[in-house]
Amino acid sequence: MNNKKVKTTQGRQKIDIKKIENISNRQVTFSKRRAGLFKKASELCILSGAQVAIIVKSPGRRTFAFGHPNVDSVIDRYLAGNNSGAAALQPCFASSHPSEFNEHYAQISKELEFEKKRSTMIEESKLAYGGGLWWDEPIDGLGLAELEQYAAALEELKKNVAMRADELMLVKAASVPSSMFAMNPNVSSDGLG
Amino acid sequence: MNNKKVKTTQGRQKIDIKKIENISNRQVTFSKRRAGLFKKASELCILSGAQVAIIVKSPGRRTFAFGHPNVDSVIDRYLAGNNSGAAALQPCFASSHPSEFNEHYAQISKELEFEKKRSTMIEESKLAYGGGLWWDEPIDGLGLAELEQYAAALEELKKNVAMRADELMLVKAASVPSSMFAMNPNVSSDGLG
DNA sequence: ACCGGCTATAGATAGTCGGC
DNA sequence: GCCGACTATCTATAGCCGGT
Repeated sequence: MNNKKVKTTQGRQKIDIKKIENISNRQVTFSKRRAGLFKKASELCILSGAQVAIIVKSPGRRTFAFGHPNVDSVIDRYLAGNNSGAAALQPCFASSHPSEFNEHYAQISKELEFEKKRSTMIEESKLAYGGGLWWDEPIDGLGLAELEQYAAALEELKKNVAMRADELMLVKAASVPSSMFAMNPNVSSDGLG
Repeated sequence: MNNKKVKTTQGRQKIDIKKIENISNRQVTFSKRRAGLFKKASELCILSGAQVAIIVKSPGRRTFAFGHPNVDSVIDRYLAGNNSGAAALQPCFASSHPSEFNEHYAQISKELEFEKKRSTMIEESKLAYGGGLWWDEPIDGLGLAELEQYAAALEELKKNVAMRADELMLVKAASVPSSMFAMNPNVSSDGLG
């Protein structure tokens, strides 16, 4: 059986990590990857016993959220500063019935899929609100993420010299406000297209 | 070639999605998967132009956060349910030369990636919940100096972006604390190494 | 001990096709 | 036309090893 191996499809192909210009394509990719992201998140929760909260805003106007115990609780903790209830943060299914969760997750996923259209995964919470959000605009100036990626690269370099930096950070550990330094959404019309 | 292809490793093996009992193993998996999750998130952001905020709590007591434009802004949106701060979210540095920078950055990023293979991950901010509210404290530009050192290091690698990197770090420094308390045991030679 | 790197495999997904 | 299913690949990562 080495002949008629007619490749009906090209299979997965490598793509550059940059904004997908094709609208439909972008929408599809968004859906698929959001699902994948949530799945990964759930696995992370279960495997490591960690807690995760994710908020995703589609290029449209819908917002999806995922949270291990609960989106709000994790976020709340984040904003509040914790310490209030480490105990309360006790995982639910992760420690009790992991497999159950897994199964449940799979099922939900299936059902949602069946229902499709606008459901998310586990703790999906859609907060659709209108309003000219910046990200609703033709975001071409993106790059923030890339910058962040670069920042991460910096972290590696940091190791070479950052010893003292760490110490310093330790000192200033209790600093940093929650200043919202947003990036520019649509600085230019053409971006790198 | 069908001879001794001595498998030096077993390669990736399938594991059940349930809590990993082995502590070390769990820790490692947590780190790896968290990184992967953040990476996926960043890709999702870039590809679909979506916005993502993620908060991860390790089984320990550390909290990591990732956010496309900014963790807080996304969360804030989530909680507020409206775009009251849209104006405030306006641009900062990128407005100067967005596309140009973007393009250039992309290239550099590529190179860097090729160089370093794959540094760390996106923007992982370690929010050490030492017990106090780090955000409550006033910010000081201290860490900045150290960050500039990273910039210098970067310059050696890619002086082309160093300037931007500096700006980025500025933003990053203001956005996230990066405080690593119990994170790095060997911060100094006389630490607790 | 922790981190980064390597290898081989499990898992995610880009592109395509069929059904609604 | 949109969505789910399928296929062929690409990517993430489990298990290990060596360096710091």
